Amino acid sequence: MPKPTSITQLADAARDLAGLSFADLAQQLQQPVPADFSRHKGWGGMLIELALGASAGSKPEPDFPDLGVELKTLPISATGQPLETTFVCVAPMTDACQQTWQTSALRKKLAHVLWVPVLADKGLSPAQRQIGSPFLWRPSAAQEQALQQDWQELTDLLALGKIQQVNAHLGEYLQLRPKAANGKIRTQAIGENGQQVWAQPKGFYLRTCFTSWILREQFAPN
DNA sequence: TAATGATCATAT
DNA sequence: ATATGATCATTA
Repeated sequence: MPKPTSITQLADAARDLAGLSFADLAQQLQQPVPADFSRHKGWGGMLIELALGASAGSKPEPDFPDLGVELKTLPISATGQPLETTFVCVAPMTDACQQTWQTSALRKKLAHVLWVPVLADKGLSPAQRQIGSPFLWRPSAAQEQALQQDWQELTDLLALGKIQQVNAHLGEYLQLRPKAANGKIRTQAIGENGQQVWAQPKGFYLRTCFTSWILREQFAPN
């Protein structure tokens, strides 16, 4: 489909995907379906992007630049629990000290998200994965505060040259994990005395407890 | 068995 | 090299 020109048009198009299997959608779009994800980890996300007319490529922009909306698929179990963490963006390794929450890439990325839940229980092949009910989301005040707190803690460590102390155990809702082609990749980072050092690239990921919070608010508000 | 650390494909 | 799209696979 062509680029959606309004939020409403995007939401309508997304809603029409609900209930389709990846096999269904791939057939409609004349796309080949991989037998497994081992060498096609981003295939599902790309398929949804294609279906909704998201901008192609790897530009550091929202998927729908004109609408300011980011697209994220979310693998869930039959009971609606997220099955994986959600990658958001790479971490600022060399200019963490110049970052603020208000100007951060993470806040910008999560300001407006079209979540597309996908039933992805183990045993389901890519073809068998089934698209759930997509929904538009903006972080609530409580959610933004939770993200900000973790982001500040993690970004402070990077800014203060404590990258060697950084691991995925830190952060309640947000964590930093490796984000690279392999474990040998190194990028410039800030060392203990403010000097340049080489370190493994990291990315910000949403823990499943955070995406579970989003799903709860969306589907079981109290 | 959930979570962490590692990895795969493609585009720029 | 670094951004995009994520899931894999080993650990705890």
